[in-house]
Amino acid sequence: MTAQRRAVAQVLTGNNLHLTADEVFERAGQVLPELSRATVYNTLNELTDMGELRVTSFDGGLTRRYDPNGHDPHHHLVCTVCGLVQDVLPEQDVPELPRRDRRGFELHDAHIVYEGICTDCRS
Amino acid sequence: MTAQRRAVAQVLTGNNLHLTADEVFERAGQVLPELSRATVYNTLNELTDMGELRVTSFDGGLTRRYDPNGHDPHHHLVCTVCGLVQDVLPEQDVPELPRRDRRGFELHDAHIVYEGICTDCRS
DNA sequence: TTGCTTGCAAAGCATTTGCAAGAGC
DNA sequence: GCTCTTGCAAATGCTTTGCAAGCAA
Repeated sequence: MTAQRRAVAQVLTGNNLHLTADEVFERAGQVLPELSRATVYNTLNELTDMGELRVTSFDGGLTRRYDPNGHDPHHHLVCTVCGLVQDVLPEQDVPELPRRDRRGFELHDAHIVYEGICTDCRS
Repeated sequence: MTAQRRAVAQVLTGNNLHLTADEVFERAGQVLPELSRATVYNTLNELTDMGELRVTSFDGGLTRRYDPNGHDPHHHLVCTVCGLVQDVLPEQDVPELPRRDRRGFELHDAHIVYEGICTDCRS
């Protein structure tokens, strides 16, 4: 655990926001100015491989964001204007997919994406 | 409506698969060999702007795929191994997000992503 | 002719990689 | 000293753009 990795991890943990690699680079760079982009990418990928982070994209792949909550299943609340993503704890069960719609898939997971406009973008 | 656009549109319509730009280029190129990549991209973007297509990405933004069904709301069935995506018609209502979890968002849409392994990848 | 579309090649952008220098054990 | 990490710069891969040529009205 080096200073660089700690800086990256600190930026991500403790919030339920999904940041882009660039946002992580900016925020971590305020704490550790000599941090390079390559190290941010390397660290994000390592954390992803370790299962701490999950990579998400809710705008059709245009921007990649890192979900700090890699372990617990949860839903997502997405602003279609600014791209803001927040986690939502599941309180109700997701409707099961009827067998005839499964097309032979072996299902592992199901999550819901709620799309809307956040308060900032509405004002 | 030119021959190139028709070739691109034909590849996409009539199935519920989500193809990548490259897959569209390959398949349309079998019908119209002089088709260029730039034209495929241009056409896909135009169809997307028109609302005929929707751009999706279910692998964290690594690959971008085009959903031929841009109009009707539907869910998605995704193979986490090969990336195959299929549409699923909604038969049950998506659980509503409790007001206290909405964080001031004005909600427009909710859809479910079912993840699993397809028959091909299991064998 | 006029305007829109195509195809090539070049540019752009986010991400990854190679490699030499540096930090930690 | 040896290994792993960093940072720069170059390379990659997908997508977009500029521009000259081509086609349609």
